[in-house]
Amino acid sequence: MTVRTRIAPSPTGDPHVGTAYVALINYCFAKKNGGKFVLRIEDTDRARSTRESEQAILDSLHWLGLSWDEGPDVGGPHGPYRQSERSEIYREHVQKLLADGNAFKCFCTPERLDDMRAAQRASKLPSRYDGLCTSLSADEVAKKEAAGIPYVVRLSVPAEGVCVVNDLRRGRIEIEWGSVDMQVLMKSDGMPTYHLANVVDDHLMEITHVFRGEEWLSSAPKHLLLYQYFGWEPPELLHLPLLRNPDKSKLSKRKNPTSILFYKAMGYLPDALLNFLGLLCVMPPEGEEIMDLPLMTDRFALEHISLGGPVFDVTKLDWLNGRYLRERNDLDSFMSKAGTWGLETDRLRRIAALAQPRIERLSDLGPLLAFFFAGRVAVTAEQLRTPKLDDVSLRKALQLASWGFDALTSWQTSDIEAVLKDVAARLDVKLRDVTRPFYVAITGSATSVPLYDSIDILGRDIVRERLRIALEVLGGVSSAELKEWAK
RNA sequence: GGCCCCAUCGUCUAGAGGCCUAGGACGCCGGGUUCUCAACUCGGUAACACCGGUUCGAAUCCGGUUGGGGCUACCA
Repeated sequence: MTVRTRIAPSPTGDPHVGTAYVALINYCFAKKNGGKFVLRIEDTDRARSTRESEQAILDSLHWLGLSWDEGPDVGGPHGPYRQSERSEIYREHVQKLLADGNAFKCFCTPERLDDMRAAQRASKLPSRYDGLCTSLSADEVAKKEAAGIPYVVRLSVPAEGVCVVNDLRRGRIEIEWGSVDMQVLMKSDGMPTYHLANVVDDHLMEITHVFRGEEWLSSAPKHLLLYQYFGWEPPELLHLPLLRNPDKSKLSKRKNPTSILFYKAMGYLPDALLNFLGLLCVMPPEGEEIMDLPLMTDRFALEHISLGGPVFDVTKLDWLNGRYLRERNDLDSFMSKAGTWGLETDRLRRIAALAQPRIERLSDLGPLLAFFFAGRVAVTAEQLRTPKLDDVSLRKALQLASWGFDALTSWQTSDIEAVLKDVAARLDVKLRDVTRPFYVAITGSATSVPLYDSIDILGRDIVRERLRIALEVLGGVSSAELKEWAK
């Protein structure tokens, strides 16, 4: 049997470094064993999935040097590789589960479910669907359906006993069936949930080894149960540790840049970033930590995957990137990379157009435009403060703008302007009273070239990071504030 | 709260009962080199979370404690 692994990203946001880390491990294992590596898009969340995000993920993984044997962009014998295009397949499988009595229709309202969970938590019970709709007779179900009451399909779970999950590195893990939820398998919009789609697809795509994030460990029993219901052989499972922030919490963009696009915009080289991720899962040769993909593949061994969640240590990435910059490039290749990074003609042209009206000597260019060629800019709380806003409003403005920028589906000066106008409106102040700190946070100075264009040219990832730094300089945002402002 | 996972220098890690006086890398500190800085080079700093077992012998095995993390959605 040939080894087949997969990476199954969900196109609901920026391409995450964690996705690249999991992809790298799946890639190396497959290639080391002469197998195939598959990329599948898990876009069953219709509200959040976008084609832009999907494209960005594919592009980013390619940028890093990873490639796949089958996927939505390259095709393959087990397609389609986009779950939104496989609805009919899931529907059939749900019908089978229903027919075999391994799943049931549930008409409960979200309100009832909320109340139920609150009560369970209050009495220290595991949160789990209470099975109300399992007692519905066929007649009652038919009647509700005829009345057009929306329903979901849930997984039937044994009331007693334990489920044994065999993890390739962790060994035998026992989980009580009583603590496993009767998971929704098909949503009321007819789309499958991850749990169903992932099992059906892994089987149909003949995936032999599932290496995925540790966050999936507790739902493994549901997946195993589905394999059993369908009469399929489950794949080998291995749950990978999650990448961490320096404070050991799960790597999150609130605390750290997580987007591959950010690292690209900062001027990290793809080989260095991939090498860095490799250091977290492949043991390098004695005394030399520089590894390219073929070497990482060759040295890859399951036994060397550590189970402790590694901190994403940017300092070490910096060192590695520096080595790539100076050791793996001659001057010509270095210049070419620097040019591609920041001096590409169209970008330079836009920047020049902003500067031309504002300078008297060409030598004014350096100080005026330096922030376009920097990663972070140094700012102090004092520089950020503005007479028209108190500290709380100031932080709120930065936070709201950050959220607003993240929510934009297109990145044009007009969109950027709209976000800032909305921020001003929500703070009930004039636009010009709110923009000053943004000049400081983004360009490093209160007097600079136009803000919207600067934000546009710098790009979403650098801007997000500069706003995050500004917020941090101002003392950070409390979780209470986050909750309040999110309304 | 409940369930589950994890635990070696600040960080990434080597280590699968004696080879451990715990090794390497990043960082940090100091020396050398050098027109400055960086790079390079030499040296130093620093860890087996804790408590009990098992064993002639434990970083390695077992149990407990503590700590960290994840999950607990009609998100993945």
